[in-house]
Amino acid sequence: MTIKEIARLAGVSSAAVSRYLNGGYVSEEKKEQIKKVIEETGYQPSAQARILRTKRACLVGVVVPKINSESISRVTAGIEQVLSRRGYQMLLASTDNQPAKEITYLKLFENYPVDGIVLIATVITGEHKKFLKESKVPVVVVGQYTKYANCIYHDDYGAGKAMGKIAAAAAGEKGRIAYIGVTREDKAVGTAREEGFRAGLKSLGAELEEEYTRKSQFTMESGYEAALDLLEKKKDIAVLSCATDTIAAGAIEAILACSKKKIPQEVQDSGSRMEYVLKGSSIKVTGFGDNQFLKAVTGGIPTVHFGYKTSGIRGAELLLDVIERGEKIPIEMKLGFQIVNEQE
Amino acid sequence: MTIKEIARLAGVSSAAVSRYLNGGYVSEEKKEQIKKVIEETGYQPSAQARILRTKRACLVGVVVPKINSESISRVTAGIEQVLSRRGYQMLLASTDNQPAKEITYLKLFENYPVDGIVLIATVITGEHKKFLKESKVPVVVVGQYTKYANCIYHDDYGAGKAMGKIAAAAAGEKGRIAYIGVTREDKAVGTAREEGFRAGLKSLGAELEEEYTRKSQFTMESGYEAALDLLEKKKDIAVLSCATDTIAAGAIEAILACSKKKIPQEVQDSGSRMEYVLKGSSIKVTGFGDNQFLKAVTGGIPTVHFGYKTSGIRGAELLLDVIERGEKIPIEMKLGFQIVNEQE
DNA sequence: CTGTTAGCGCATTCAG
DNA sequence: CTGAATGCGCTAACAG
Repeated sequence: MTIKEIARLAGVSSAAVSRYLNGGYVSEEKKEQIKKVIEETGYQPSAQARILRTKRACLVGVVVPKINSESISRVTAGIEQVLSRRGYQMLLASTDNQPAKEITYLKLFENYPVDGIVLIATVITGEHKKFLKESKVPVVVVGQYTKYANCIYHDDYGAGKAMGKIAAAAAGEKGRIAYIGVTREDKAVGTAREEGFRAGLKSLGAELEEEYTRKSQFTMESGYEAALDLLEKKKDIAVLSCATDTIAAGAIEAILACSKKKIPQEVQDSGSRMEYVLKGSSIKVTGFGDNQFLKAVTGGIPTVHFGYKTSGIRGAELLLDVIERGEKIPIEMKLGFQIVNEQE
Repeated sequence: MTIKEIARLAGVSSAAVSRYLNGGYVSEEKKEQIKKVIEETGYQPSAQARILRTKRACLVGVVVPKINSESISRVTAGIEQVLSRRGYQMLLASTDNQPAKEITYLKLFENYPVDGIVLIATVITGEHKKFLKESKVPVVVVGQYTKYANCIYHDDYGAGKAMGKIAAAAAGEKGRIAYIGVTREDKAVGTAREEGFRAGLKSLGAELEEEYTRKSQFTMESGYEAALDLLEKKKDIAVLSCATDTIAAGAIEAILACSKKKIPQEVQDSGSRMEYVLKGSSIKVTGFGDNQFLKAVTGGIPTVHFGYKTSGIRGAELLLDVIERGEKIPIEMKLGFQIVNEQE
């Protein structure tokens, strides 16, 4: 079913149908005829062809590292909120944490095409920079700093520092501080959080020793492995800080597993939340991201609330400003954070 | 940058470039020239225009009710796995649990267009049926039974029945059985699981009383509310079964909250896992979906493992069979389940 | 207000 | 093997 056939059936020109569809000048009687035919045939115009002509899809593509993540879903919720208010739709592409796939999907979106792209970034490689510089469609980067595109990122260093202080205070003389981080190629989650964390410790005279650190993937399973290894080798850990709440969940699982194995498990109440007890001395687990699921079932570990939804909202607004108003001035936006579930 | 410009720069016709790109006859020397120009310019053909011509995008659209869900991400992981193996890419559209938005995105995909659509379904309305009947592109429905499209669904009734038996056995004489379900408009999660659950109870001589049931949304927050209401009104609950693990997480949160409020909280170890203790009598929480996150931090509640990844795999295979081989015979596929974390 | 016309960028005839 | 010509379905001038 094409616009031509509709035109023929309605006894008008295809241009008239097009105008009818797009709100141009059409006389009442022709409107009637066209309407009738369209209803009868169930005709739907080809977005395809329209976009080819108009270069405007009212569509934004979002590239995300993974689908099953609270933080990412909060960002996309923010994006979706402003997009739908302004008549755009959102398409998602998930890369399963493979930076190479990010490029593939960025290119797909570029010439599919969509009007703009939001990249929820992890690692920014040379390929990424190249794309950002040359992209035909506007891109905004969320979650990482970059000078090659409009970007919105979080104060990961500051959050790390604040968490470092909490860890140092909590550890006191009770035991050592351990840290499970992620690849330093991820500047925000890998580098900034850890550097900040170390700075925070230092400011209170504490320190992170290398044997008390591990690297993890962005999964619970990987966090579990890392924590298990740590717990087996180091028996004097008082605080186990993790670079994400997901990793922290894995760490909690490991602590539960250890205590089950080695001594009767006791998961005991300590005021408002649980602490995971191992070898008679409790280990405090901390995270980043303020995962609500984790909070619900554990009562909440000390963690950092970033304005993920806000970054989605701001990101989409920035993007639409470029798309619709051709805004040219590059913008970098840094969002703050809040410590939550800090205990005594 | 268009194919024409490339042709001009390389001193050949646009047809030659097209053939070069798509593996047709081109002499070696022309190949060289074209290759050179394309590399220099960084030319990328417009997927847009190509699809308009060929009607083939090598793209599959997946409509999902929400992004932040373990079960859904497992389905999409399965889909992605077979798609990428067969040279397709996947685009996602999330509807935030609004069936109306499903229709919008289905139509978007239909005439964007993609080669096929996977609908991870919740509620199948009249609009849905209409779309399925009339869609220009093949659709497979995952997660719900329908006669209007190829579908892959799970044995929700059987799973519910099995869980009903577990609940009845666990409750014994200790207390009553409560159930938090979802809208019955969702035939699989709402109707089938609950009906099955009741059947399971009945088979062991137990029963679910109406005052011991609640309806919840598909969120933790809603599960929390429902459970709280239940716990406040009914003091003799021994087993609290929930239609999803997410709701169960909310229920656990509610139990923690209650115990905190009313009596000193004790979250105590009972063999391999925790039970949430309220008013001196423990309440066993059960779910559906085998959420790994929940398992990690709680040790695991009795729940049902559905083959979500498998349904994604099968769904994608079915879809590609239709797309590539024009497979016409309608298929309905029912997948089994496994009870996990059943205790003693 | 309306129809005719000319492309959007590409792939595919069909002569050469 | 190659290029000129045609049209995918639609919209944007343009001349009525």
